Amino acid sequence: MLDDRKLEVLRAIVEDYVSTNEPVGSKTLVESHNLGVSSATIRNDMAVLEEQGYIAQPHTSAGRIPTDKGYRLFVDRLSTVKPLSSAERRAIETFLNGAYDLDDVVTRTVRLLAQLTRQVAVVQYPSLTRSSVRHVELVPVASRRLLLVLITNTGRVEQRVIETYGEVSEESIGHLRALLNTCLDGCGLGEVPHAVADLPEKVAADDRPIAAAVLSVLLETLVDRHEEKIVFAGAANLAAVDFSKSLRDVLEALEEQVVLMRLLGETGDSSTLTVRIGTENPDEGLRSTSVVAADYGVGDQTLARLGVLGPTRMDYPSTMGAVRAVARYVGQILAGS
Amino acid sequence: MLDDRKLEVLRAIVEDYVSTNEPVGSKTLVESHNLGVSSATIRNDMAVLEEQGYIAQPHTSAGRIPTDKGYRLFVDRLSTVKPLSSAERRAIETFLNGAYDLDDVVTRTVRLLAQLTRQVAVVQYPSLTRSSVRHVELVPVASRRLLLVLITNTGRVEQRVIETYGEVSEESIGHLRALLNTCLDGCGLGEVPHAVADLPEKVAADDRPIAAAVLSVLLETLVDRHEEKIVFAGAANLAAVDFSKSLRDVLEALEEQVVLMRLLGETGDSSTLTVRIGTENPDEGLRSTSVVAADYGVGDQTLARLGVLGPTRMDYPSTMGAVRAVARYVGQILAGS
DNA sequence: ACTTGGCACTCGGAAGTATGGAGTGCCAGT
DNA sequence: ACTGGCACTCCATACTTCCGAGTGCCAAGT
Repeated sequence: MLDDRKLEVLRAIVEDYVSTNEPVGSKTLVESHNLGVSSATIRNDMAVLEEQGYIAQPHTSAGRIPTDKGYRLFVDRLSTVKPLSSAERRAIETFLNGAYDLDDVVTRTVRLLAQLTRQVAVVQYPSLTRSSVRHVELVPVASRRLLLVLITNTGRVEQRVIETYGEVSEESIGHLRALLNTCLDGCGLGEVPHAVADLPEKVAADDRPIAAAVLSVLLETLVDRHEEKIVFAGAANLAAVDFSKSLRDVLEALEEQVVLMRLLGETGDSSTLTVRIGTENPDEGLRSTSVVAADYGVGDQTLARLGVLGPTRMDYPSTMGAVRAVARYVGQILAGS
Repeated sequence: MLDDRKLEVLRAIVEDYVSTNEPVGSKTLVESHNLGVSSATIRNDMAVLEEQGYIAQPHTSAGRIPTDKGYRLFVDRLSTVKPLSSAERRAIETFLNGAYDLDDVVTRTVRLLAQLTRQVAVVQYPSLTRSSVRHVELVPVASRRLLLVLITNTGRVEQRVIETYGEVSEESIGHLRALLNTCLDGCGLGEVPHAVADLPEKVAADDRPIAAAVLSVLLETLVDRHEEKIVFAGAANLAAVDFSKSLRDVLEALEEQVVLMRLLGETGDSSTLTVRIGTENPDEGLRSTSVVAADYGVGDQTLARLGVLGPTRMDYPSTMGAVRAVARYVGQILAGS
């Protein structure tokens, strides 16, 4: 259906259009990329490509621009991920190595990615449900209040206040704390409900009410925070590309956590690097954008996703390279801390 | 110099221009606001106002628009803060009451403020240096690693990893933890260095090295985090107003922590509500924006600032009302948790 | 069966040219 | 001190013209 030259033409169109942002015509094509044929031949090829929906012309008698379908073909079959330069790799490394807690890692990552790609970067915090308990702490903060602090292996810290409706002795608290930690140490957060099921039986009768209160808050925390945290950076880069009227829509979409979540997509569908182009996006306001996303995690355990959002007209090979590289480094950093 | 009518004219110009976004002429002015005089008179007044720099015309033979100086006069002498409607107050209250930790309070606040004013909201996290220690926790996370967790009275949690370069017994840790807490409980963060000065002397000789490591990390935390955390929301609202070319500059400025800090200004200069208009802003990219900011805190203790950024052409009375109201409610929420 | 040069055609964008109207400044009169 | 009147300015808008990049198609060549 599409012989090699036609594919080559499509690639050339994508590359030219991405770099110039202007519809590309047969003549300029044949001049810049030295295909060994004349512009008339290219025109015929273009007619075919257009008929099949890979390219389109904004107006009669203008050059062609790739359609979403065209970009898709380009990404799937005509391009390879472009590795970062060693300078860039070093920059990533040194920049991320300076981070000293989870918040900091995430903040730095999202900025780094935005700067590297000159687009909008999106990073999801390591999923709570996929991580495990490193430590549980109970801290009395007032006569009838405890603070429950939950520290995960990814460095995430969750805290909740517990009303005890009665005095609780230091001793009881210490006891409960010890119990909780032996029960939960290293336990995956998904297994917590299971792991604490028989805990009430192990505490002294006097402490049952307070234990119950603590447990209910603990479980609640896990449920509530299922809503994952997610951040973005680099909105200024959007202003650079001309988004016609829809810039507003895009910005609005970015500020909705839910949309952002959907944007990165489900984790772990086959390959680590997923690309969603234009109308493939689930979300209304983002029909003119593309998303390149990847899983990140430590070892073989996927923790969350991160990615980049830009105009459909983006440099896919480079962007994919940057996303992949950053995802890997973040995994390493998290593993090391 | 400026009689009452001229002031009235200025007010009318500001109000009209803010609502229509078009230069206002003498005729439309005299029609909409019933000043009891003719348009020719108004023209004379306008000429004076222009001469004094309160208004300007974009082109010869167009209407007038207020200058920064004009807005300044308007804010200082011609307007009063407009209280929120009771519906809005209720909305604030219910929305903020749902928050369950500091992160959540700040996130909700910034969104709320953005939505309320339809502009960009900026909220600074409660200052570390102004808050006090509620609890210090030491958690062993590996054989040679401790996690230091610092919880402040505002609910902020700081965590740092400590390398111990040697085994440390549970007992030593417990001892050190107890010491730290007795030393520091309720201690203002500014006083921490002072409060822990003689702590090394109180620990057993064997534990000196580890105590030193902990202290150095603790002090480091206080210093490093002097760089305060700050967030914004509502960037989409910027796209609505026409910022000509500078939208990009504004977005860029917003993504720089340092700029954001400067933006809100120093805390506690005289009144709680400060307004900075156009060129009064210290920052390059923000010369076409205005900032309305306020302190917030619990009781009489100021914790940090929050505010709103928008075009100089903004509805100052309403914006000021919203900022003031939100600042108060946040204070209340923080006090109650 | 492809490829190529040629040619007529299309149409968007740039540049130039009216034209109308909102707004001004000024002046003489009340 | 205010007002009505008047001449003047100049921005927006709309309308035209015009150029050229780009196309589709065809007939001829390989």
